[in-house]
Formats: sequence, structure tokens, C-alpha cells
Amino acid sequence: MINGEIAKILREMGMMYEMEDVQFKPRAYEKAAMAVEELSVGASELYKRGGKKALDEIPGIGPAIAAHIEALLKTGCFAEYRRLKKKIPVALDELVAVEGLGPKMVRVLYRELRIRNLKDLERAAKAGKIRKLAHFGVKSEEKILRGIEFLRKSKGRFLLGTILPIVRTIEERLRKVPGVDQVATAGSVRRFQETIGDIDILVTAKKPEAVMKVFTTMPEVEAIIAKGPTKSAVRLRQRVNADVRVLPDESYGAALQYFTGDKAHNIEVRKIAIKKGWKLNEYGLFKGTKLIAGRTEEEIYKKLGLEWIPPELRTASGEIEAAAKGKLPNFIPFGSIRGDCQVQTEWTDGSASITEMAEAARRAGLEYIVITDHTRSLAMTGGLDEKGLARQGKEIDKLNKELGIRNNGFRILKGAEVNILKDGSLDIADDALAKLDVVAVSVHSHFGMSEREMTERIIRALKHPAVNILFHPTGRIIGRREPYKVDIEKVIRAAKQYGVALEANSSPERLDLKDTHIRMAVEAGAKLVVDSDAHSPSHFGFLDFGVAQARRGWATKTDVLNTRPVAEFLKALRGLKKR
DNA sequence: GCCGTTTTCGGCCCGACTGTTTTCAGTCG
Repeated sequence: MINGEIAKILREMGMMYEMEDVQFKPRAYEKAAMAVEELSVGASELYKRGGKKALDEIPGIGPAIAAHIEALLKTGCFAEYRRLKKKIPVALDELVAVEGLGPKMVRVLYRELRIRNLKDLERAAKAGKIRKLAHFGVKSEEKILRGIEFLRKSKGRFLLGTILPIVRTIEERLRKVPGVDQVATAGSVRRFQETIGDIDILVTAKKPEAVMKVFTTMPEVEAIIAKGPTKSAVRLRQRVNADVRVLPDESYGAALQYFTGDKAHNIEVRKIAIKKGWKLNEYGLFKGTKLIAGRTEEEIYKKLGLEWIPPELRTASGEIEAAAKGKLPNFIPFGSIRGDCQVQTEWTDGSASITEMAEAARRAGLEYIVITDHTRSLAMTGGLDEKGLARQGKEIDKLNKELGIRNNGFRILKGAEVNILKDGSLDIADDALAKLDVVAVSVHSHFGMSEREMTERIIRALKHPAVNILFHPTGRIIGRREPYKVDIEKVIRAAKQYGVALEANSSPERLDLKDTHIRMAVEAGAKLVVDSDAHSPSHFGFLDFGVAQARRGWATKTDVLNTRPVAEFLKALRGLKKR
């Protein structure tokens, strides 16, 4: 059993205790689930090495949950889970995925209407049965139906952020198979799409049988869909399908090109081949029956008169024309972010201390971070007020003195993620904002405003002379929450006018601004920052997702302020205000 | 059920918002 599955069961335990009105256990299980999810090693590995004691030592996991995990690893279940599940036998994860539905409401729906899953829920809602329940009404019934519809739209797609670690593990495993030469994942994963449908892995190897055997017997495999000499397909426990294809060396580049897509891009590229009287398929570029390119992608694009096009750009939105003219811009390189502009700590809803986050950032190759804990009115995170910010500022000064020497000048900057209130004002007083290095603002409430109201609200905040960055400008959460209604073009123009940088948030479930908005911002001459929205030390790894998004938005290094060293970054940020 | 430079027992992050209600439970993150 893998960490994700253990975490899922622990999370479910928490929800079931919540339905039972048990105190404190829900939070304890929730925390334990998070702890397991964030482990950098497999829990089963940990258990194998150090037994139950090793599990107990994980912060957030004590003797009771360690015993549950032990049982999970040994038998796949444990008694308390079985007992609770029997009481309320519903597909909890499925039902609470509906926006606005939580464990308590699920309990009522089961007790009163015997609703066990999404199908039951939809049927009952459509029949008007839900509005008759106590504490439910027409509005909640409508909201449930809207929630189901939204879920259905995003169904079958997975966040790249959740899939990529699995992909890397599988790639590593295949690389170790004797006789294997090259391993790469194509498709939407290689294109760094926000969400992906399945995993396409390409392998060159002398003995395909060995690859297929390893691939179809991996621990992640739930079912084998197909197994042949050159192609196999499996369903993974994460409910995502994965294909592997074994190819001859001379076709590797052609297959990579063919399976990386997207469809529109491939059609355009193949049209160019046809115009030249050639044929392009997954085995190569052919003149008649003669293979003229196929070993690498570069030689295929070159033969077709194109610059090599980075995978994340292959969306048929101008990249082919630019590549034909040799005029692809110098996209912001991966790994070029020097400082992270959005970092939450345990002062609010982050999981680690300022020091831990700084050290993790330094290990990730960064030179500075901006601490941007939430402010006052975001009470659920324990948002900081002016006094809290002042105390945190002192702490940061102290840490900079200590760490500066030890860490070769690594800098921690003072910042905040200040709430934009309903009327566009900020929830922190001006004199406190003046003491910060970086003031970022964002919307966390009143998502239901009209487009005009929301746009005016945000622009009023941008006009505030202390504001440097607008965080997650559209508020979307991929697959879970639609963006709020806002005229993003107007916001971009206002950001440029008032000297505010726009965030390209790298968190795999936000990616906000999204690629098309980034391109609008770049074209409008507004400046950007790419940051991770880190809430725990491992989150600095998200930066690649944001950089990929920025590349797809045609951003170059100069468009992104935090590609600069700390002094230049601060100077550039201030410079925006003076223009 | 977890945790400990206030505690091995007694605390557990605090409040806004929504939709349902005539005073509040549930969700959000």
C-alpha cells in the first residue's frame, strides 16, 4: 500500500469521526493524513526499516495511528475503519468532493434519503427530495447539482502535480531494467499541462519483454489493460491509465514528437511535411519509404525548417509560425527563479517554521524568499494583525543575522498576503505595510460578486501605493473552484499602470494566472513573479510548474522580476511604482 | 488522537460566510 492510499484512508477516518460528532479526532486524523502524504519515503519502506516505532516518530502520528498504519500495511484494513465504514457505508471521498458538501451533510443525506454515492445524490436532487430536508432548501439543492456538473466536467483529468511524482518513480524503475537505453514520458505530462488524462511512456530497449514484465508488475498497478511485445497499458491505483511503448532507436525522436502533441500542433507540423511531399508519423519522417529523420526531435523539426519547439509550447498558438521564422522568443528557462515571493509559515496556515522554509528554499537553489503569511481577516488561518507582523518582522531580522552568515547571504524578506476586503480596501494599516519589503494582496472572500464589482474591488487595491504584487489574480482552484468573475484585461492594465506585479502561482492546483492570461500580461507589458505559494518545505518543487506556465505564456526572463538577485528584485519592484 | 521552553493531563487555530433559520450548524482552507 502506497502513501497516497494510506493518507486517503486516514482522511476518511477523520471525516467519519466528524460524522460521529467525535471531538478532536477528526483534526488528528486529518493531520496524520497530511503527514503521510508529505513523507519523502514510502511508509511501507519506513515500517520495514524501523517498525511501528518509526511510524510513531513521524510528527502528527502517535501510537494509535501508527498501529492503524501497521495493520493497513499488513492486512490492507483495520478494525476501527471497518466499524465506522459499516455504520455509514457511503462513498465519502466522492460526495465531499461536491463543493459545499461536508461530512455532516453527507450523514443527513444518508440517514434521510439513503444517498450513498454521486449517482444517488444527483437522482435525489433532480427529484427535488433534498430541498425538503431540514436545514436544506432549494438553493442548496441547486448548488449540489451545480457541484456535480462541475465535477463531471473535470472528471477523468488529474492534476499534473499529483501525477508527476508517480511518473518520475515509474521512469526511474524502467531505467534500471537491463537493456533499457532511453526513457521519456510524452503526452500532456511532457507538455506540462495543468491536468492530464493519461501517462504515455516511451522506452528504447534491446529486450522489450523485460520492460513489459517490470511495467505490468509494478506495485502501483491495479489492473493490466493490455500487454503486448511493444505496447502495454495498465490502470494505476491512482485511477490513472499508463501506457508504455518500446521503440527502436531510430524512431525514438519521431515517437516523442508524435506522442507529445497536442493534436492541433501535430496536425500543423504534419501539414508542413505533406507540403514538402513527405510523410511524418510515429516512426519517422519519410520521403517515399526512405527514413530521412526520426532519431531525435531536433532533426525532425530541422528537416521541416523549424526551430525545435519546447514541449510545453506545442499548442498550435503561434509557436509554429515563430519557429519557421527562427523567432521563438527566449523563454524564461527552467531553474531561473532566484527568489520565492509567496511563502506561508506556521505563523498562519503553513506547516513549517520560517527557518525550516528558508533552509528548504536554499536547498532548492533559491537565494531569497518573501514570507507572506495571511493577514487578520482571514481568521481561519489565524491571520496576522499589525502587531503580529511587527513581531514576525523582528524574528526575520534576527534570522537574517544568524542565517546570513551561515547560508552565504541567503535573505528572508518581510512580506504579507494582505486581504483585499469587500470594498477593495486592505485589512492592514498603512504604517504597518510601510515596514514590509514586499506587500502582496489577494482576494479570499465574497467570491460571488458581479464582474464589475470584483474588477473595481481589485483595481482599488492595486491603486494602493504600498502594494507590490497581486496574488492568484483569478482565484481558481483547478477541478474544484471556478475563478471568480473578473475582467482580467482591466486588472492587467491597472497592474501595469499602478506598478503592481502579477503572480503566476505555481501551485499545481492553482496555476493562477493561467497561460493565456500570462501572455496577455506579457503583451501588455505588465511584470510578473513566478512563485510556489509554498505551505510546506517540499512545495518549492512546484516552481517548475509555474515556469512551464510562464513559458507557455511566452514570458521571458525580463518579464519575471524574481529571476533577479535580491537587490535587483527589490529595486525593480520599487521601480514599477515610479514609472 | 496528538502533543509538551506554560502541561505526561488538558488543551486542541479563530472567524466569516452561506443558507437555513427565527438563533445556528456546516463549510471553507
